[in-house]
Amino acid sequence: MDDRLDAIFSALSDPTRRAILGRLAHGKATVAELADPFKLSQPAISKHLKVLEQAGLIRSGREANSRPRVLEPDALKTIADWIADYRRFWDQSFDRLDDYLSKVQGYENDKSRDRH
Amino acid sequence: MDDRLDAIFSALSDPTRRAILGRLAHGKATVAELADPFKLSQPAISKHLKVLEQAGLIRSGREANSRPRVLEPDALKTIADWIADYRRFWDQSFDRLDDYLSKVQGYENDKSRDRH
DNA sequence: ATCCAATATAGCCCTATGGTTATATAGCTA
DNA sequence: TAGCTATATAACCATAGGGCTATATTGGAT
Repeated sequence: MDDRLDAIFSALSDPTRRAILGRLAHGKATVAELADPFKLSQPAISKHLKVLEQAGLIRSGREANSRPRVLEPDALKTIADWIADYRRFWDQSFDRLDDYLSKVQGYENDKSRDRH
Repeated sequence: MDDRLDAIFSALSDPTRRAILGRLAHGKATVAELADPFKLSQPAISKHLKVLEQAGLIRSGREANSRPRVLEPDALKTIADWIADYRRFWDQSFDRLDDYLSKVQGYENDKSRDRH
């Protein structure tokens, strides 16, 4: 699991790759469409896409001639969960909100819900 | 701001550094204490600490002979905020929860609260 | 003043990363 | 089948990253 976190954080550490994810948040896109905003060569973009795919952040489809990419949210959820363990360090209202929700219909009384 | 995200994600992409943060989540610690669990040399740990500090994830204190480190939560909040923009992709209950909270005393009717 | 303990810095090595150009592959289209 | 389009792969280069050992620095203790 450490390896998975390594790969995800590492993939996200590049601004080009984050921009690509940003584009994919609006829907699937071809390699050409993803490459368009950048001054990089097409192979450079393909490399970035490979990094994102190996980190599990995106997935490749196949559609006629092209291989459209889509977002794969699980990887982002993985690191969101990791970060959630630290949430109490910055969010004063975290515990209060957590207590509140634990009393509300439809939410379990489980203080660790959002922490692990 | 891109540079800041680069540095934070990059710092988090190393398992040793994440383990160091995990240790610091229990309270401040000296370099020697932080180095203890690892088979790495002391300079290697100092390098990791420098990376974490330059990313804004930790801060150095000064106490007699030693320079204890403490967690600096803002950097983690920065990327948590970044990830929050993607939360809707994996959390079905996100919108429902958001709607719910918007009706509750003490929470504004602001759907973008947790998204930006 | 000296010495020891804690930590930082320098210099070196090897591998990983991000970019490039050139070329290969796969699927339409004529 | 020939050629065009979309994308992937190969080979190469330069820089960054993470490890090491050796050494410098800083502060407390004797």
